[in-house]
Amino acid sequence: MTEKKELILETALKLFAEHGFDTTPTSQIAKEAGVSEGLIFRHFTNKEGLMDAILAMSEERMARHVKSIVALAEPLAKIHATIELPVKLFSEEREFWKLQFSLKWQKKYRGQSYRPSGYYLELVEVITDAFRQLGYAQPEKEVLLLVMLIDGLSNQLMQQPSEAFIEQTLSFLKSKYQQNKLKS
Amino acid sequence: MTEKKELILETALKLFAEHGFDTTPTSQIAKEAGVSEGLIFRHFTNKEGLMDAILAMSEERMARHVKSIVALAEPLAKIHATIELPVKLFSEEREFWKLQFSLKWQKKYRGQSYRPSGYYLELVEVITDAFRQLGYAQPEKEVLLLVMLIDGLSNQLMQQPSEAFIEQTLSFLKSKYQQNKLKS
DNA sequence: CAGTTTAGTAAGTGATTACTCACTTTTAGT
DNA sequence: ACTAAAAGTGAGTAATCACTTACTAAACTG
Repeated sequence: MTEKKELILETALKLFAEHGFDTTPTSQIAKEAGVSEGLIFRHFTNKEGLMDAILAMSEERMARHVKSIVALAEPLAKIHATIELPVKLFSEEREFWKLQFSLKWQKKYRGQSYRPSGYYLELVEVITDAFRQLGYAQPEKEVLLLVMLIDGLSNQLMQQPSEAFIEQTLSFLKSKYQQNKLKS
Repeated sequence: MTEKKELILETALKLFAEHGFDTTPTSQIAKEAGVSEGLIFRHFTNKEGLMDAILAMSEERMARHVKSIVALAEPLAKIHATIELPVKLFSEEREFWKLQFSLKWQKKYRGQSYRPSGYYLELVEVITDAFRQLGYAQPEKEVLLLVMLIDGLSNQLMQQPSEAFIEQTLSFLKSKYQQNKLKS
């Protein structure tokens, strides 16, 4: 990976997240990255190839996060870490994940990177088990609920990323998953 | 509203939801609606004007739904109706709401139709009150949680709209909000 | 029914865009 | 140092797209 190739990737990521894939011309990417437009196509063949390269990075990063959650010993700690996942993702690489989430809705990319890929299925399995260990009556459905929750949380974070809001919301959500509570 | 004007709106809605705003050429809209391309601009001035007309419909429909929730007497019924909201929206006008949700992420339209408009703020207020009446300790935060939940539910519905899935998920979610339960 | 506004069309047009191509420069292996 | 491959450039180019214009047909209105 040469310096300029990486610069193209970073710039494209930033611009795609900001203005969207279709509305960001390759000419602008080249200009802001300070390279010739032709170089983009030398390295990535297509505009779509550029997108794919960005998406590939996403798989890696997400896999890393899931791995660290799976590695936790306590079932409750796993659940709390899952709740914290979107916050971690956004604080790390805001633009990156913004792009990821916006892609879900586009037909072109549905089924490609967002659809249940390996790490997602693994996380679901592990969290199901965690709920089971904690004595929840319907662990599969609890996981689904948790997934919906962190999906919705991601939406909220996008619109209101203030520190105070995040902290309050997280601790409230975590308080919903505690030992010694009613498990229906 | 002439017949052809309505046909343009419907076709544009369908295509925007399916392929996105930027990737749907006005020529295709005209072709599939069976009208000349020029007519689109006669009626809506812009491609954006076409989008705005679609968005205006959204306000109306959503306002109607919120109104029917607000009208309910029992606080628990209000909460359950809110949980059912995304399912109702999708069953009614799937393409329409798909488009709405995808728009949230686009900079251009953020703040226009999706941002806390009247009906949203009213719903939040009413549901906060419902939680208060039911004796929840932190009604404001409960509303936020519920908002995140129905956001996440919308995501799920988009990907898995099977009848069985919807029914199971809904009744599970509703079971989380019941009288005579622990209210932390 | 005359006259005026509104609905509708078909054929452009200029700007933009993704991508190519012929070419030069840099890098790396022997 | 020689050379072949890889990195990089910049000026095209064909296609596409949103929008215009000059025009006709239909619908109101007094």
